[in-house]
Amino acid sequence: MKSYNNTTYAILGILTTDCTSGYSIKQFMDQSLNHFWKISYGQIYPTLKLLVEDGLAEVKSASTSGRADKNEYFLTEKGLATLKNWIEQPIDQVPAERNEVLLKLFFGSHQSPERTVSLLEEYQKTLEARHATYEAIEQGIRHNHHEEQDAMYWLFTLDYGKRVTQAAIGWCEYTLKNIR
Amino acid sequence: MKSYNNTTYAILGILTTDCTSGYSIKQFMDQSLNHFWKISYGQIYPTLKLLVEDGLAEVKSASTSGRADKNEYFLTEKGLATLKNWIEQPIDQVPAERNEVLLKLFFGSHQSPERTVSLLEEYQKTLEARHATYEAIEQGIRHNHHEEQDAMYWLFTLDYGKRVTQAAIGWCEYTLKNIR
DNA sequence: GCCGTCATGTAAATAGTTACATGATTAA
DNA sequence: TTAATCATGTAACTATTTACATGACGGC
Repeated sequence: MKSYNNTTYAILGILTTDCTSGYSIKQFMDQSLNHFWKISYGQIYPTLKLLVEDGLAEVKSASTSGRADKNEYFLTEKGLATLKNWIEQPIDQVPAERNEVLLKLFFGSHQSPERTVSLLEEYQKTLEARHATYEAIEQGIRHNHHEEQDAMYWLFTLDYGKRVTQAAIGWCEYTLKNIR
Repeated sequence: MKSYNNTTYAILGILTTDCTSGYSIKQFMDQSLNHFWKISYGQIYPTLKLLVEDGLAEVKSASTSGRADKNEYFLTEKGLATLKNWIEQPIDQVPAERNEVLLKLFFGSHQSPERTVSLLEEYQKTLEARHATYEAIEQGIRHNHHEEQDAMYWLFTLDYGKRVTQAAIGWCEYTLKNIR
């Protein structure tokens, strides 16, 4: 079985929900997977094309009524099988996240402690905003998708985001105390 | 002032320590920044070349004694100024980390709960190993670099890694309880 | 008439990994 | 003598973002 990159599998997965167009895939991503997977149109459209070429999806152009040129994509059996196969493969390696804040902090001895304090304060604010976003997304899922079986899994991923973000906020507070 | 990518600044920063060759930069990275910044030789050598071209570093070829072809790089004043300038710039945006485990979990309804349990158990093991690695690196810094002023900052970044990893392990335990 | 949203797509640039190629030294 | 480590570097490939180009619809 041919293998694809994770971004392709993410799109394949989203096509199992009721998102069918490139545009709505992007919207769905921004709303629900935003905290651990982002994607640009520059990748979505070429990937959809590839999925059709490889028989993993079929496209129906709904250019008739009203708005022109809306392409709707539907998973084929082969597409669903490819998705399921990928999900069941063990993770080969968990890549380390890149963190610019830590990179700057690592070389913190080359700037004043005041600057380092600012760096961490800003980061903490960003993390607090992120945490709030996760809670908003969580509420959105609870209200709009509570009947779907997928929802439980979506909430698990959000819980991850919240816990990890909270830990990072705690680290900011502790580290600030040490520098000040 | 010309701007570079973060990987270039990371190399610039490492050149302020006593790492002077491409090879030792890679080693240092793998030992100390591994948890938030990774880099391959395919980027190190071309970047070092660029630094010299732009006058941020100078190279001395020590091809005389013994081992041939060892290039040693030293930051220029311009290089140090460029590094300091970058450190002091605020972070424009904190990119979300990509997480393949969460991506698979997100689509977990397409596989059996047993498979999902395996996914999380494996992930937890990986995280526990990672946590242990961080503690080992921490001990290494405390023993080998305790006199350096940099060491405090290095330890801060490790503390971050440990806290966030610990939060992720807690999430694994909690989520496994919910699925089982 | 203009702005926001819906909607699709490409080209160029940037970033990064992997595989390959080379060869010396050192310790078992 | 053979494997590990030291050491540098390039080419090809893959991944991803950003900027650009286009245009219709609906509400104000």
